[in-house]
Amino acid sequence: MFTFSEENYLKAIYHLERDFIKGISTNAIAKKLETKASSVTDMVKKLSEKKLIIYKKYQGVTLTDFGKKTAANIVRKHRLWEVFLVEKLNFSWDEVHDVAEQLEHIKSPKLIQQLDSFLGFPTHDPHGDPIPDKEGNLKIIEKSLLSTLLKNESGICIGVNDSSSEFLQFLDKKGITLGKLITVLEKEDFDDSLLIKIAQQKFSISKKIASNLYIQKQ
Amino acid sequence: MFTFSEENYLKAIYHLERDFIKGISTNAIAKKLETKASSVTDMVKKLSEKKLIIYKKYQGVTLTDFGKKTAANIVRKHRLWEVFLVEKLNFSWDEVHDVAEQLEHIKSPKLIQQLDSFLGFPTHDPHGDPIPDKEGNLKIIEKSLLSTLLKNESGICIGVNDSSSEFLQFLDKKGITLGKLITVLEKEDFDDSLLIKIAQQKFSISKKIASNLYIQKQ
DNA sequence: AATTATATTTAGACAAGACTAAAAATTTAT
DNA sequence: ATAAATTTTTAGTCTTGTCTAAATATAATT
Repeated sequence: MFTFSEENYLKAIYHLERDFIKGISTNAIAKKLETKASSVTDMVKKLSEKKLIIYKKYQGVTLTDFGKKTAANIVRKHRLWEVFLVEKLNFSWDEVHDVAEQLEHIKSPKLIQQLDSFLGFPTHDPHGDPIPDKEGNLKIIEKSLLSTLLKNESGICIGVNDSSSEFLQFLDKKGITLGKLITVLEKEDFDDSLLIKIAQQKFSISKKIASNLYIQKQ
Repeated sequence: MFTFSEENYLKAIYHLERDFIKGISTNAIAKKLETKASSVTDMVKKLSEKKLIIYKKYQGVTLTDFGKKTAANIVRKHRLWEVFLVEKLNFSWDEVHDVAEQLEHIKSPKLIQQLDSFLGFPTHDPHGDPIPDKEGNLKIIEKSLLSTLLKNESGICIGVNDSSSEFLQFLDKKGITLGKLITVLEKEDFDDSLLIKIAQQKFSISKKIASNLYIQKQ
């Protein structure tokens, strides 16, 4: 098994690969983990020896299949714990990240298997991000930014782009939570704000908000 | 906050103090943690600097009030997690220890508070050991070894002395679990075995078994 | 293409935690 | 009370993961 530190590096590389495809630079990893590039170089050599990544000097890194599966498993644990915290322990969705960051490193296959079952085999975490299955595969659902919907279109809120505390708390205040049906009643050309309806309530939201909310079109 | 290692030492000292009162030797700690006495000396100096224990060279250690409270808090977390694993995730009571050993180090006061509430504020873990409250106090219940009961006395099974896997699995097989009412029907002078009744079932158990089961007399 | 700027790696140092082997203190036994 | 046995500590080494500063490679600019 791997150390906490190794797991954190793996996870960072995994997330970066979802954004940039291949050849993740040591600098990018350093920035993500708030550490120094020299520390990354050290660790990257170790992960490479363990066959988790491909690393050639000055050319960045790429996860191997083994590395990808290992990283996905950590993300799986992270997101299952987030579901647990929100659904069972009444955490709000902006409080879960730091705790899940710790819980994801607990080693016990049975624990995760039972937790998964206890939670009813969820496919998405409280932020709408997909939970990898045991093989590391993600169930991708067709998602659109709320800002791309046209007048009179509607969809179900399935996730956020920006998951900062402030944003999540704002959504909570407005009663916008995962699973809620949102209908666009008006689009204001002037400032791109939207008038939306959610659970019989009508109010308007800014372009910025609408560009950070993922919707599954109905 | 403290490192995993520091917490493990604290917990070991805490448990040793329940058995021996004061002046825990470095050797005793080393044996408990399966490490070397020299490593213990190093760590003990550190814990002493942090005011968690009193340490005088060659004279063993004693927990300070602060150390005691800190250690009790780790034990509290360990036992709450054990309850969670058994009650919610269907672990059997011989499988929980290693996982709880990891979970006890998760840092989040809210997590423990909510977990406690989610579990219905349990006072004892699945082995019958008391769960310290937030202040580190234990609720002590009057417990007797099953082997000390007289003929026709009965009591509720509240814990075990030996918590080895083999023993716990044996108990499971016989249907002896926490909360069950046990009545002593016969005591055999020859080998000190007992004929007991539990949930309408009658069978005999050896002296060894009876000396490892705690009972709350009715 | 040469020079400057940026990114990456190397070399050497440090802290935490553990270990071995040797020294010192304490305890036990004669 | 002294010698022998045991316990505890010290000194020095190792590994993991991090860092700074210096060196080297790559990329960008003119």
